[in-house]
Amino acid sequence: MSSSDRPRFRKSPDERREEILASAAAIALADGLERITLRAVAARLGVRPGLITHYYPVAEDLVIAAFVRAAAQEREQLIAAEGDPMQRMARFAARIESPVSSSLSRLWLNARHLSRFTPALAAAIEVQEVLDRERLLMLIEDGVTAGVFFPERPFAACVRIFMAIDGFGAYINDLRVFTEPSYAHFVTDVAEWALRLEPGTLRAAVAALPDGPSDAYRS
Amino acid sequence: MSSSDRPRFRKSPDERREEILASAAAIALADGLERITLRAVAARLGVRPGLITHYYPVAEDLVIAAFVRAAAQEREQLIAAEGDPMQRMARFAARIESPVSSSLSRLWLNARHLSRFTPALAAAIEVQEVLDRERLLMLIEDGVTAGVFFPERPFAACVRIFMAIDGFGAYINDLRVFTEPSYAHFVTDVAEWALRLEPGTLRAAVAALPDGPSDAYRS
DNA sequence: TGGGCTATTGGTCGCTTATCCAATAGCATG
DNA sequence: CATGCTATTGGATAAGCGACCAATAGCCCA
Repeated sequence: MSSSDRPRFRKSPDERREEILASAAAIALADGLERITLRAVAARLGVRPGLITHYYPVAEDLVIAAFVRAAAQEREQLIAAEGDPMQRMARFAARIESPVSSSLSRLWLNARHLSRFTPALAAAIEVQEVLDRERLLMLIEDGVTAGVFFPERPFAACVRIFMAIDGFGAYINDLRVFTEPSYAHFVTDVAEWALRLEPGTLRAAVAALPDGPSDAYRS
Repeated sequence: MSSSDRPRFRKSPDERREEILASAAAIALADGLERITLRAVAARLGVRPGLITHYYPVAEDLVIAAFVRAAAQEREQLIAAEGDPMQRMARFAARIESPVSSSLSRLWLNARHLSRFTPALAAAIEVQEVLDRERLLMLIEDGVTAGVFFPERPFAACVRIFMAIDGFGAYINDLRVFTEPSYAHFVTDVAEWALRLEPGTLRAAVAALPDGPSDAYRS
């Protein structure tokens, strides 16, 4: 249909593989991991399904690779490199709680459930978790040496913050948004608690962000 | 196959409907909501798939009903009626964090993800959430009047505790268990924080539980 | 005891999926 | 310009699903 009348286009295997993976990752973020079908990916690229099979003989491998790709590319934007630790943490929490992270939250919820059925995905999740933790842990340790964070143990605080993120993300598919500050700022508040900051410190830091959240997202 | 040589069994519609629903709920808890297929339910009951269609003309309705059933029956065992508020809260947190709640955690993770695709399931989830919250809120308010809990607002504490439960449940399908106290006791610790208890109070209450967790589940 | 209501069967249909394979045609190399 | 490699196609296959329906047979009641 989509390409039968079009002339064939011949690309280098590396280029095609990359194109397929990027396409699958886009589907993963937009529509969900179970929507990554040979036909859906092929249609998106204007090629025939058989070609996808040629590059990914077993479809499940493509799904896992797409999750990894999507998780990795979102991670880049998640923890800023510049700014003092408090600012960086505030930016991190605010970003997670903002609508720009909705598709990322959906992706993780999706993967965490799907990993119930496919052990290979569970293994991939674990790898991505470790990478995420490493990144946040560095930020926390920066804050400890700078004397602005006071966690019992940096790693324990890191684990708690990510669990808060997952708890927050669990509600991402809710029909109507929950206008409850303890919900909307859960990640910020848990981070505050886990880092043993004075109550309100991190919420204030979020509010003071230069390109911070618009009033719509304040409590 | 399973029943073609068996003689027919004729049951009252109410009884059969109930049987089907119970069977679907069992599948939901054991194998996941997407495993509730006409054929799977029928095989479990030793009847033909067509019979399931007869009682549930649209399969999605059965899936939703099964989720509601499973969530409701698990709720009964979740919050005890007897004991003082601190004990009841400790029992609640300990149960959530214990392996007996694994299938419940899996069910909610499952439903929360699936609700992305089926709005009717999202609506059912919301109803079950409200019922869960009502139950926990009563416990929290009991503790406030008894002078043992000191939340800023009981409802805010309730929301935070459930978000902690969802955050904890997100890791239920992990391959190897995470031997990190801040993970294993996340719900207890968040409850402690949300209720503004002295650090360690709730963990101590959990440890002091009469039929408390075995040493295997202590940090 | 016989008749009728209806729970239950058994089969079909259409749709979607992944996987496999022989035939085709783009493109670089000689 | 012609040849060969291989990226790409098109089609076939089998398995899974929900939905539908006429035929059957269990069981209650007259």
